Amino acid sequence: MKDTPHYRRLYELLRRHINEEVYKSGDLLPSENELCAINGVTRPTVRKALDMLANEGFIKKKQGYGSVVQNPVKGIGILSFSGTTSAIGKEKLKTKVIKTPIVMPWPEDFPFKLSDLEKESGCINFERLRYVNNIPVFYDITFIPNIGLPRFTSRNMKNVSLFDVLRESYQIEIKGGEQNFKAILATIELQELLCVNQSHPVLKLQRKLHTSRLDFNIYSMLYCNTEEHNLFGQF
Amino acid sequence: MKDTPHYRRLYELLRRHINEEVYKSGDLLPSENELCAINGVTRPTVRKALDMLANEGFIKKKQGYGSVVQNPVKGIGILSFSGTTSAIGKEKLKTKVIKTPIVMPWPEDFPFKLSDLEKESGCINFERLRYVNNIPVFYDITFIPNIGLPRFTSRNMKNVSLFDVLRESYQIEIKGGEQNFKAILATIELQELLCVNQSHPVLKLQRKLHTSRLDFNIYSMLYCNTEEHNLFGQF
DNA sequence: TATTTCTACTTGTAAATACAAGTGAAAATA
DNA sequence: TATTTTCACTTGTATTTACAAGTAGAAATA
Repeated sequence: MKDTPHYRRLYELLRRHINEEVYKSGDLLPSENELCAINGVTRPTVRKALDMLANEGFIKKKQGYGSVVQNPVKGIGILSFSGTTSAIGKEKLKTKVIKTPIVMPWPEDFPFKLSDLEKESGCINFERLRYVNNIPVFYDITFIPNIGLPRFTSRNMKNVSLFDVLRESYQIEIKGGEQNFKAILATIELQELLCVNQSHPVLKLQRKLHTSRLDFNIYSMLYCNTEEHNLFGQF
Repeated sequence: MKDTPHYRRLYELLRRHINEEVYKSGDLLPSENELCAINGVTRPTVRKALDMLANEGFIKKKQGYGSVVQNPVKGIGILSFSGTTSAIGKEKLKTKVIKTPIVMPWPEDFPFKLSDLEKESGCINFERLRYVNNIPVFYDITFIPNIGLPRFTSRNMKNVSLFDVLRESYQIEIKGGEQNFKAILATIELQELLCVNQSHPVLKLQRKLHTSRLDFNIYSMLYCNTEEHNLFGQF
């Protein structure tokens, strides 16, 4: 952690403070010069952190006035840039790890085209079942390339957002993606996992998420019981 | 134009060059120092321009290597069709107008919250059924506010993109939106329209699209038979 | 020949400095 | 009192300098 750059540590700090409502919507952040003094860095460094926050909509800067905290972009859904965890709210969401992260070769019938680097690096695969109010709702199979992720397989993926882990521990950010949707009938495996009967419709979602790293995409197959909860997305 | 900052002019220049394929996907941009020399600015200025491009996905930077141009940026969140086997061209897509555009009050049980202006203006409603290879796959119920759309109800919505019409004839552009997804079993009405039996899963999609006009959102309810064709989106 | 080391390049981080431009409130002025 | 000016503050732009870290290929070495 000691080698993460100053601007990034400040970014994470301020972002956390905004999320925890240390700074509430409409508040002014400390001025750039104050942030310099508080954190012992120079203005270009502070500005880089603030620029990142502004880019992601956490603050709006106003020349001559200051940096205004924005109302939380809540409900940034599954379909856009954040994980299931932030889509629903951490309190109601529980996670059961069906398959812990392991390194393995990519599946033969993988539905997305992989780059050469991704292909030869193999992947890390894990599977999680998400509960909302103790009812299983999402079944989530995730594949990420096994590239520069030290100690990832020993991480506990329970009740954490994959995206938060990647951003905070590995400086990997989601930049975009592609996804396709299908309505299917629950397979036998899905019937057991999601506790539904055989004629139950299930939403199947395949996603490829592009990141800030070249040749590093996150792939996931998501199966969702939309009886009680919709999949929601903003863009 | 003379008072636009250097970094922004460089950003626009490079962005234009990427769009015009002066630099193609996979190409390396000139190095930062070269861009400095070419444009008579310093490295922080160049880096600011490159950071903007990277943030928007036009390039990806790689330390020690260079800035790699990425595939052209895709439409934001707008869903389109893609066949499971082959892509769908415009030729194969046909449209049948089930209900021509009419002015009416908003439905009582409308699933989205409307602004006061939208509510008091009423809406224009029409319904279309989309065919791929002469098979119905997509049933589309659209609501738009009846605000500043002269002669819209006399338009023929067959085989035209609603978005193209709004942009070209009324200067209305899509800026973002929200959508939610559900997998359902086909209702009797849907069974007839989409030619499926009663235990057939259907993808239900409710969308609100924000436009460049204040208080002007496009609402649509889509029902899709995803047996042969997935719903596909990029962001 | 195969391997290792070096080297010249690339982007990444960070500081110190300077001035421009916008904001809001206090102070000076009519 | 009402208006204008000033002033202290904010963020915006830009340069200069320095070194760190990653990459790829050439050169040296085994």
